[in-house]
Amino acid sequence: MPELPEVEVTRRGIARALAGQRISAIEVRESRLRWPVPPAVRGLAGLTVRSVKRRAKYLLLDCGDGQLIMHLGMSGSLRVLPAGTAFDKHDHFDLVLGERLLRLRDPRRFGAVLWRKTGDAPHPLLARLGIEPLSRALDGARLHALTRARRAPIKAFLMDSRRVVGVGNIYASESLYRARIDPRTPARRLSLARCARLARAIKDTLRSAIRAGGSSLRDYVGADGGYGCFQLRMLVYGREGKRCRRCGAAVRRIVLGQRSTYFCPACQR
DNA sequence: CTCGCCACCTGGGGGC
DNA sequence: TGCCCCCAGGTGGCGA
Repeated sequence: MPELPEVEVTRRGIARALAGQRISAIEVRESRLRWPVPPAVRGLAGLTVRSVKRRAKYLLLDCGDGQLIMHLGMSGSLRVLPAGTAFDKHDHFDLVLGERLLRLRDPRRFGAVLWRKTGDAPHPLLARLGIEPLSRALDGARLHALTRARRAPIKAFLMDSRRVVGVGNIYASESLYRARIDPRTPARRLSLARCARLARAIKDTLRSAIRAGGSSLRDYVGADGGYGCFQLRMLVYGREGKRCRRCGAAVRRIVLGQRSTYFCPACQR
């Protein structure tokens, strides 16, 4: 599920339940995630979760002595449930906080649970990340500067987390559609004006996705209710062969970097 | 460096 | 029902 909006909505949903709570126990039922869950994680009982932050698609639980780093991969989800709730086959990890627990479910196990001790160097996975798309740092000028000398298609550029973080496969297509830019365009060919349009489109796309998810926040923190209550209507993603909502031309699907890419050949140049 | 491709894993859906 | 193939929202690591 998770691109940046889903991770951010999850962050907001779990933050209220976690902040200030003492970790009473840790359950690691399956440590074979993308990387093995480090042994230190099993010894976190007694620490207090001070805050829940986000960097790119990583969730960062600040615990004083260090930071619990979680990534949802392709299929991960986090839920706050009453302590003692029965677990399912893919419920790999629980952080128990008194009466409640934070549970990681991840069928494909591309997600991760990591630990960085306070004072250690930044975790290598987070050390080289690019700019946050919703921050002021991302604007037309910055995007223009970053894309100079980049021959890769603009869609591949957007999905490269060393440049810009958080824009995944769906929202890359959606953002380029909003900006009316062909996803195959070599990044360095984009003018400053088009970069400005793209920066705006990325922010609009991500913000509206967060808003759409925010309306279902209650479901994340409640005892049940499904993950993925995002009501946002996709503008192009998954609409191969259907009419472009703007001009009526048939939406095309191509493969770029082994990922499905959708665009309107008439609107996007 | 950059770029394109592969791999990691499980499950769902369509076709036969 | 069952099987087989394709597809899936991420991303580190490889060789060219």
